[in-house]
Amino acid sequence: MGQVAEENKRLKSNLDRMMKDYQTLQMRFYQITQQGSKAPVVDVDVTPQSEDDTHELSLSLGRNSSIDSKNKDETNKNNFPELSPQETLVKQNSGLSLALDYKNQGGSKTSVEPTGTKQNSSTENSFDEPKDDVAETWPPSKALKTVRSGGGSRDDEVVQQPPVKKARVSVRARCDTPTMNDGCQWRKYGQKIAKGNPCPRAYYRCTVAPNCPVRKQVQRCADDMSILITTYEGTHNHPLPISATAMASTTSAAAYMLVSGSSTSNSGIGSNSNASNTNTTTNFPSNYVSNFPGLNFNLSDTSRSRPFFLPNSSFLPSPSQPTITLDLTTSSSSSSSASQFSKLASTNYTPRPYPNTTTNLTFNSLELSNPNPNSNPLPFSWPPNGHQTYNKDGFYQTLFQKINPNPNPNVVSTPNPSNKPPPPPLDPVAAAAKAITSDPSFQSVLTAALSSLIGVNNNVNVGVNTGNQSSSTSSLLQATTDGGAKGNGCASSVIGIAPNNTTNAQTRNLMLLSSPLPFSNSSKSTSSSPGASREHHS
DNA sequence: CGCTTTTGACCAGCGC
DNA sequence: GCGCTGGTCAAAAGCG
Repeated sequence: MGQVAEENKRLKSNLDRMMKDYQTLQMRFYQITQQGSKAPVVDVDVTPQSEDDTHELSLSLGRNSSIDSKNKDETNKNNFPELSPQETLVKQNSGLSLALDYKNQGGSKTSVEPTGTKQNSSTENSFDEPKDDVAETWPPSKALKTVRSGGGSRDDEVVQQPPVKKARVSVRARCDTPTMNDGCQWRKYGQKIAKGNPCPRAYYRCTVAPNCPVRKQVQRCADDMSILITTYEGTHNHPLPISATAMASTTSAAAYMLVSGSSTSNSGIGSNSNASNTNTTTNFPSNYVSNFPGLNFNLSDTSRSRPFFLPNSSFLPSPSQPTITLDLTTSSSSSSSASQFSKLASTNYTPRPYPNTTTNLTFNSLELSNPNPNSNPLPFSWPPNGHQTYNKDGFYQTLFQKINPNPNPNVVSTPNPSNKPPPPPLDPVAAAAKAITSDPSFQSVLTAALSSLIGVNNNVNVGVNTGNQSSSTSSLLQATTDGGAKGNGCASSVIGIAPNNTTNAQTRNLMLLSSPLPFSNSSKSTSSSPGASREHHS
């Protein structure tokens, strides 16, 4: 605990320092734009200076050459003081770009709450644990029921706000046992026959802590009885057993990824400030570390404009509850894959065949076998050829090709006579993919997954440098492309861990790169980690 | 004896 | 207003 306290102090001081740096740069940038002068390209890399500095701040300031400067007069109209550490601002009109991505690994993500929301939060969360923001209103019906039937002093605490959406994380996995062993302690409190499924649905609540609000539902898939569907709701308000962190972290990260898109609510996992109190390893506001052998994210958020939905499932979520599904059934041919939450290796982007209605991003993981836990668990070293650096446009174009395998040829395939890099794709799908991959919550998912992969005691830096990549000395994570954009149409985001000899002793940077399929060839050929026998099951 | 599971009843939300 | 459905409660039963 003393060490943790010390670590906290150090992190806070680092945070303060970086915030000052950011403000300084912000002021400088503002002055530059006020002067209307042509700003030089500045690439600022606020890399953690100490080995155990777990903050990550990627700040880039430079001129976007592809942007027409004809609208530079509008530059001064922008209100730069509105920038926040969580924002990534692209000053496209002026041709200047200021991008900031800050992650505090030990703390919560500072979120901007709308005026008036905060003051109601205490009331909203006051049913079960009035002094604990971790307590959620879930289940809403229970909260309302308590007020209604209690007749006690809590009648004064009637919620005036409508019930908020609760992020759910549904895990589909082949499992022979009645429930998945996720490491947590659960007590069954109900069972129902749900419509459309002959298999009963069981209701469990977490019993690790008396007032833990986390529930889970377990039900077998009607289409495939071997598939067990486990749906988690809520955030643990207590430290989790080590054995439970893998599942819990990933579900939390996924839920955070889901709810983080909604900035208008102060509830939910993603914006629950105190949920980070038990977060010991990752930078998203929950108490988890993550890993999955195979990982499909199906965002099913029918209440929002983003038309994600869950196909081929008899376990459709409630329309009022955003749900993200982690599908473990596709990448692992063996049963009891649910017990193998220790092997996540890489993530592919594959398109879902819903061209007209849905943007479904499915992250299919490859499953690795790592018999030697002391070795680098990944099948390749970093960088693959030692020289490749991140090409943002190439990366996103590759991703775009993967998402949309049959794009308008005029958009992607037309040769560029000027020999200039092709412009970033303007397709909404690609834009969405770009937004997701550059979103801190997405990176949180990766962070969660990889934290457990390389061990919770290792620092994990996951990020994408979005600025000028001319400098190859950055020790931050560098997303890269190794040629996947050259026409094979198979974009894949591969997570790699830099070999220990390429970085400092305690921090191994995690790499996100674009790579052509299949992985097996390039991966094994580039592996430099001895003793690691790995397999791919795609 | 303490904890968990079972199971019918109850309630809220939603659609018609 | 009514019926359907999902979710929860709580007493009884089961279990070690």
